Formats: sequence, C-alpha cells, structure tokens
Amino acid sequence: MHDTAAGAEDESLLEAFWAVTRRLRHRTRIALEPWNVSPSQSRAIGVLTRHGEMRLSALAEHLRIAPRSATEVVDDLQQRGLVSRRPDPADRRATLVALTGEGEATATAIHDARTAEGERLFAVLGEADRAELTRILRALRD
Amino acid sequence: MHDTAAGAEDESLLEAFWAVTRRLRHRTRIALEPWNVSPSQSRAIGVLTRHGEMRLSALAEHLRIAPRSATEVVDDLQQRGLVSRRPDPADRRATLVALTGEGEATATAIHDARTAEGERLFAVLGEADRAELTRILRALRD
DNA sequence: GACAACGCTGAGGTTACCTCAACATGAGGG
DNA sequence: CCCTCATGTTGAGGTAACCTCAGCGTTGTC
Repeated sequence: MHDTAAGAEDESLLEAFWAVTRRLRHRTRIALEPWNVSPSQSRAIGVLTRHGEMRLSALAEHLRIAPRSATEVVDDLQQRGLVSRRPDPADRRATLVALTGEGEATATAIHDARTAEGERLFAVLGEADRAELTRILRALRD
Repeated sequence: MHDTAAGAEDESLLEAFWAVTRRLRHRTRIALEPWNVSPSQSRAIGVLTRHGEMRLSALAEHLRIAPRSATEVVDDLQQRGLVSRRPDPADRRATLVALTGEGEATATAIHDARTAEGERLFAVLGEADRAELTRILRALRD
C-alpha cells in the first residue's frame, strides 16, 4: 500500500516534471524565433561562448555530432557572419572556429532571451519556493 | 544589487532545471532502447493508451504533426503489429487506429520503464523534498 | 623517406517531418 | 437527384539535420 502510494506520487511527479519541461521548451523556442537559428546552431553558439575559439572537431565533440555534421553547422553560421574560420597555426590540417563580433552579440541576445523566458516562468514562485526548487534540482543534477 | 542577485539565482535555477531535464531525457532514451521505438512512435502509443481508438487525423492532432506524417507513424507501428487500422463505421472516409494486444503490452512496458527511470532519478530525494518538488512543479505547470 | 593516423569536406544515404494534389466519401442546396 | 464544396487519407516529392565512407592534404613516427 505504501509502495503503491509512493509509486503513484512518483509517476505524478515525473508527469509534472515533463509538463514543465515541455512548457519551458515551447516558450523558449518561440522566444528564440526572431534570431532564426536552429537548436543545434544555438547550441554551437553556446559552446563557442563558453569555451572560446576551438577546432571544428572539438566543436563536434561538444555538440555530440559527427565532425562532418559540424562542418555544416559552421557553414551556416559562417554564412550568417556569426562565426569565422581560420587555419590553426599549430596544425595546418585543422581549422579554428570562433564567434565574430556579431556572433558574440547574438550569443548575448539569445542568452538574455533564454534567461528572460526562465524568469517569466519562475516568476509565479515566491523567493522561498525558488530557493527550494534550486536546492532540489541541484541535488538531482549531482 | 538585489536585482542582480535575483537574476543570477534565476539563471542558475534555469541552468539546473535544464541539466536535470537533460539527465532524465538521456536516461529515459537509454531505458527505452530495447523496444526500438522512435520518440514519436512512443508518443503515439501513449496517446492511444490514454485516449483509446481514434481517427488517424485525431492522432495527428494529438501528436502535433501533419495528418500525412501520422500515416507514416501508423504504418510503422502497424508493421510491427502494435496498432491496427479499421474503417470507421460512421464515416467511410476515416480510418480508426487502435492498439493491438501486443501494442497494449508494449505500452505498459514502456510506461513502466519510463516510471522506473523517474523513480531512479528522484530516489535521491527524501519524502519531504519529493512532495515539495511535486507541489512546486504543479504550480509551474498551471 | 615511407607510412599510418589525423582533420576536414565532397558525395550520397537515412529519418522524420513537411506541402500539395488526387481520390473517395459525406453534407447541403437547388 | 445531382452538383458542389468540404473532409479524411494517401501518393509523390521536398527539406533539414543528422549519418557513413572515401579522398585530400598534413603530421608524426620509425
């Protein structure tokens, strides 16, 4: 009985978690529409923001996609002027990818939009609940 | 200053939320591998479990995909023997899609695997934290 | 100096979606 | 009754984001 009750609660917890995730993802997708970047492009921008200039293959690894696919992502971003390629001075086989000025501006804008969307969602919570949630999520993350 | 602190906290809250989501999604994907169903197939099975037999177009609506795409999802599931098509007796243009016995068994198995994966993740929390989290997530969902 | 390993990209395939048009059926008006 | 328009599904063909494989130049090792 106790097990059954706990099971039902967990199921409901899981359901609620997915529901909130869906909601946040949906809102974020809409908030990011103005920049017209695909999810994988925006992830690439995020990686380059956090780690700075890197080889194409390193970017692929961060994005967990094949190097060949990273070529395409970088092609797109370069076409839009958001990233630049240059030969790696240390190894002429490799090319280094970095954000341009415009790319950095876009990265900031996207990050801000994402944060604002989170803020909007979490705004319904009071300070105490927000702290509680943060604490619990950190426990789940680690 | 107070604003800045609140902003930083929220950002971190958002980050923690995405981290937990990623983790749960990753684990769930692995747990579901044995059934070899694509995400959209498993969503279709879920919809049919919750709502029972329905028209192909209704299924498409639930999945938020074009009716033409639902045709393909149903084709696949039918090929695997998990769903059946039959003409709608009330409207000869329409076809009704329903889970077969095997489909229902698979639905249960998938649901159980998903729930178990949630249980494994949330197991690190005590009863009180679990209740807190459920309450807060419900507030965010509504 | 030969040669295996590496980093990138061209060529072509797969998957999961899409739109558009065709087909059969259904519903309402003249 | 028939004509027209709307509806439900599907064939044909397109697109985006991934993939593998092979080829190119470059590197490091023996």
